[in-house]
Amino acid sequence: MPEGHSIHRLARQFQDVFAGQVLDVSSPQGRFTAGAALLDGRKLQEATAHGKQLFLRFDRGVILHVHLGLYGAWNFGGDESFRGASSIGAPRRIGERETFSQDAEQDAGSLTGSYAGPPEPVGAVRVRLVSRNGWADLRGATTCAAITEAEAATVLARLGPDPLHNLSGDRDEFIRRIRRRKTAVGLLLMDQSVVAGIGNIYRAEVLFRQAVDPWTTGGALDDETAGLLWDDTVAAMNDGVRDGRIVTTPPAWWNGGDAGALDGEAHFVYKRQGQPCRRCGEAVAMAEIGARKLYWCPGCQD
DNA sequence: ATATTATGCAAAT
DNA sequence: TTTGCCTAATATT
Repeated sequence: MPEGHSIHRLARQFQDVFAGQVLDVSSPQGRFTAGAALLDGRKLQEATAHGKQLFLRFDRGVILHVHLGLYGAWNFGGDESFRGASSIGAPRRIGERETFSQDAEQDAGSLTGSYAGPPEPVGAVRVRLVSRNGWADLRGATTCAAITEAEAATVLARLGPDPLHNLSGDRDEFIRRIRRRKTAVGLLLMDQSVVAGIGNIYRAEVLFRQAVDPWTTGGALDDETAGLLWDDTVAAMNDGVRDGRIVTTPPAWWNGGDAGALDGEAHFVYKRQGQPCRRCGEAVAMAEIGARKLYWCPGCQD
């Protein structure tokens, strides 16, 4: 159940541990057998992310396109070199499942510099990637397909700018796409064609941090406010990539000021309906909008 | 121990 | 507009 920061971390990990290597690709579950056969035995050239979409580019122009959806997850395991790469092996974070499974940690802990091979697949493993140094299992993804470069371009074409790329022109493009619409900004931030990578937590938290009423229409925002929304999203999501979890409150709001100890203090409004706003004390509100729960403080965001 | 929920999206209806 | 995904954390019995 990742937002964009998790997918960018995953792309980094795939780049670190698999890029440049020939991979064995299989579908133990059996639902991706044909796609796996297309990818099997090819070299992974590059791993990239845009928003919540992950692209693994193999040689001869075949791309593994994955979207985890609500509860998809990758699990990894392997030898020392594999384990030490990027954020793999980092402490398991709430809300991220891109780290080692418990079994894999036990396996890896018993290794002495060598890699004994992947474990028997447990559960519905849609795709398994195996290199000389380690393995990755995908479960529960909403999208998992072997596609061409042209098809990948089509996927990218329907996405808005990604705050984690923040390319030149992205900020202006975001402002344009927001202000063009008469929809509530609380909905627009979740619209991947407006901005790619924001999910329900960043949506609620960034709107709170910028004191923007989620029910304001995009067209009613001025350039400055829309620009500040983009800037704060860039900052918040980059923190998420660094930390491997979404923490939108500053240390001053944590009991003891220790990130490792924070529990229920990581967010201003997300999942805090009925509780007093950390800033003004008014009860945090919640409404279902577009089949998702929107959280905001009626006192601070008006 | 069992039930509910959810950091989404696409396909089916 | 509804369903599938078929996980894993959290809530409830």
